[in-house]
Amino acid sequence: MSSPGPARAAGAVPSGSLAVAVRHYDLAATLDSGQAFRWEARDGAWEGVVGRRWLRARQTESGLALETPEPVQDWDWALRYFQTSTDLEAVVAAFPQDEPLRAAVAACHGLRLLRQDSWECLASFILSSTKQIVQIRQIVGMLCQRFGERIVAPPDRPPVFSFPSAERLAECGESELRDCKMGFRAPYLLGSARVVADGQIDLRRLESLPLVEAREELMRLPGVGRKIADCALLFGFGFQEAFPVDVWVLKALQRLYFPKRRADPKRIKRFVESYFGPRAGYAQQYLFHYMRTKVD
DNA sequence: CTCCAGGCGCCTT
DNA sequence: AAGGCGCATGGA
Repeated sequence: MSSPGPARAAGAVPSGSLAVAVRHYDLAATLDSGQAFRWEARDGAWEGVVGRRWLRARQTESGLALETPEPVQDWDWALRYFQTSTDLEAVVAAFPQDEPLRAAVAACHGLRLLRQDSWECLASFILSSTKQIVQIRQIVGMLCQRFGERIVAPPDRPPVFSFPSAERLAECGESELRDCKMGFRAPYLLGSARVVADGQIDLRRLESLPLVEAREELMRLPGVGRKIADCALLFGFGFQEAFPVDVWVLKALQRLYFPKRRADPKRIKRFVESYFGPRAGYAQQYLFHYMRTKVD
């Protein structure tokens, strides 16, 4: 994990920058693969918000370069978010050895999964249903701007806000949320925020449950069905075997694994249950990104 | 203009 | 249990 240069001492001496040595990490693909919605490309780097910190991330020869507007003592939050300790070659080696995955891995080398804040991730995906990724980003951006808290950013940037807590959203009116252009999803987000804020469900407890039970818990929330639960479990709770099946992945599975047969979502979802193994979620992300950016 | 987007909940059979 | 449909909004 260590790298030459001043940043090596970042654990001891507070610094506004950190060089992380990591191989096989395609930052652009990772941040632009529909798992997180608050990153923007600017001047060859990516700017976004992780928790309550503004962050700039850049790909370097040896890995990633991270920058914050204020000195940081402990960078664990960022390393956790970017999952730089994950051995990607081991992940890919655990995939089924088949031609579709081989092609997807070859075409999307360095694509990674992030580990996001669980509430932010869950709430963002509640807002994702029948929306294109660009629109999800717009809605999430508006939500942060109106209900998030101001956080420290470089002086030449417009104001930046954190993702609003469940407690903050729970006190909103439905019409306030609708003003963020989320349409029929507003009562879902509001209802889920209230359940979380009331403590009727403890998100921190979920990651210690078996996948099936954690999923069952999340699906008690309004607006959270199987697909959205699996996205949150994979991107926000660390369940690497979760495999969300959306229209893109369904299309990929049909075309790559069942090319001759007619579309049969039922059968395909049964196939998914047993085929992809302990790193199924990673396989899903490769198929999703491959289908979305490389096929047709 | 029409079609559809990282779905879900509810109402019918 | 399984299938159909409405839902807001805005790109393509």
